[in-house]
Amino acid sequence: MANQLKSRPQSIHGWVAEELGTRIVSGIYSPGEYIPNETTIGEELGVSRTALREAFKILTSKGLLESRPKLGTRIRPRKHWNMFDSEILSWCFESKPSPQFFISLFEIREIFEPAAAELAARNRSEEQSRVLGAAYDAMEKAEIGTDAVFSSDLEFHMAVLDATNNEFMISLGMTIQTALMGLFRLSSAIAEEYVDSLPGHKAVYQAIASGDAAKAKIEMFQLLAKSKENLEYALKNLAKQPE
Amino acid sequence: MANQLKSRPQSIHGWVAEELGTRIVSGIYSPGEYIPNETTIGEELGVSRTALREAFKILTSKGLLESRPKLGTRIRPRKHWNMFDSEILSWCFESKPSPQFFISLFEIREIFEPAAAELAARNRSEEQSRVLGAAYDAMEKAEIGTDAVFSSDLEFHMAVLDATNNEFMISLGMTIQTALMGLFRLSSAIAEEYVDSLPGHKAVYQAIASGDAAKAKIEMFQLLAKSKENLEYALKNLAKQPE
DNA sequence: TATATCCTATTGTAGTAAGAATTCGTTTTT
DNA sequence: AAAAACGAATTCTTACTACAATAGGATATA
Repeated sequence: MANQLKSRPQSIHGWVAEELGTRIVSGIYSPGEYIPNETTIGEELGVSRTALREAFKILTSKGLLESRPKLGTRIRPRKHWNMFDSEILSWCFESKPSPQFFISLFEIREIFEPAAAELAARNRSEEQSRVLGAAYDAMEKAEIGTDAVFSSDLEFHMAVLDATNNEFMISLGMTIQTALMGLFRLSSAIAEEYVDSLPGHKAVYQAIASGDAAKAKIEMFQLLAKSKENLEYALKNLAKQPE
Repeated sequence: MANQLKSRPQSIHGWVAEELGTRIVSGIYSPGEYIPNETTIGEELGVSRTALREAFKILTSKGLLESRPKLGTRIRPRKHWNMFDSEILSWCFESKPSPQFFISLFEIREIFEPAAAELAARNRSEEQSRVLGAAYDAMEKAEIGTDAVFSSDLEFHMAVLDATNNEFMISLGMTIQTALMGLFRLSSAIAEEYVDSLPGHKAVYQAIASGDAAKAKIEMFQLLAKSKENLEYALKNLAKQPE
């Protein structure tokens, strides 16, 4: 009965999946290792085997687990983990990720997001251009200190992805969303940084609206570069003064 | 009892997940629509509620479904679908994807595969460089007409991703694998194309081995460009002579 | 219009039978 | 006598049925 300790109520199997998922990505269980059999771990967590099995299916479908009759259930090698899955990503943020994790994350963002801006500049519809403009306006109007700061920033990035009209990019939106939420909680949004980022966002919007793909790419890249600086600064402080 | 018709034996819930997953991505059920309740659809498919629920959990965790008490279970909007999930991707290939799907797929490949080659050139270890070389040698040695042609090609691309030492890139490996398998089955590997692609692969390998990031990126991009031409040709033939 | 009750579909639990793969013991062959 | 091959037992997952609980919406009543 180690339950009720963590997070929201949600469903039992949801809770179990989160609990085990976090254990796996945080390395408490490591790849190749077999976890206790269904009845044992079911008792440990204080849930029925049915709930446990449903949690197993969730984790299996994300590539974290594999279970075979007689052998039991074990953690799959990391390369099978779907790191673009929102939930896995959020579990990663939960478990004090390594610096390497953040480096990898920004390497990826620097690849995808400028490319997305470039695509958006080429493929956007008039309507999508308008939505992006509205998202930028919301950013300008957002009062410092409110949630609107964060949510409008998020809206903007999502609008860019949506404007690519590429279903893979759009699907990345959810991933980016949890990534940004995780990052946001670390550097907890200094007001100054936010105001500084407005011109960059505007430049991205204008480039996309005017169909200037090359400029859109560059501007988005520079936006990320600043964001990376901020993160590095926040991580340094975090290292000095842990918890 | 509409079962036993499709694919391999695997598990019941695995079969159900595949069946429903295919229905969803192929548009038989569309986003926002509620699917029949658990008992009804369970009877339709001839499986127990337990198996069905486990299948639901799989699909829910991939972002395809959402179910709430009293309301029932419905298809989530496309933007929630995790298009980088291997299984979803393979279901897409199963269900006669639109030309737009292939366009999007290649847009994405052209973004991140050259970027991966670039990263690999910078981050690869000596060992990874050696593995990549071995993968290329295997491609050269593969006898036309055998499975080795395809699997060694795959190995090569996976080795590139692995050499990036970026956990997100590595996780994309599984995605690429199913994408390539899907593409391969369409254009079914003309021997000539394969031989033509060898110099390109060699150039990518050498650029990565020598740490020339810019060249690695360009060479990989050109490799993709050829692959795209081949696909377009194959699709044109497929359109003329369907099935 | 607001509140309360009822209804229905999903959620969670329990018990059990069956299937599958590994391991170990036995038998057979060299 | 030693090694290999076959087979049975063990143990874990898989799958099903049946039942209790919960939660949200809809309807009816005040």
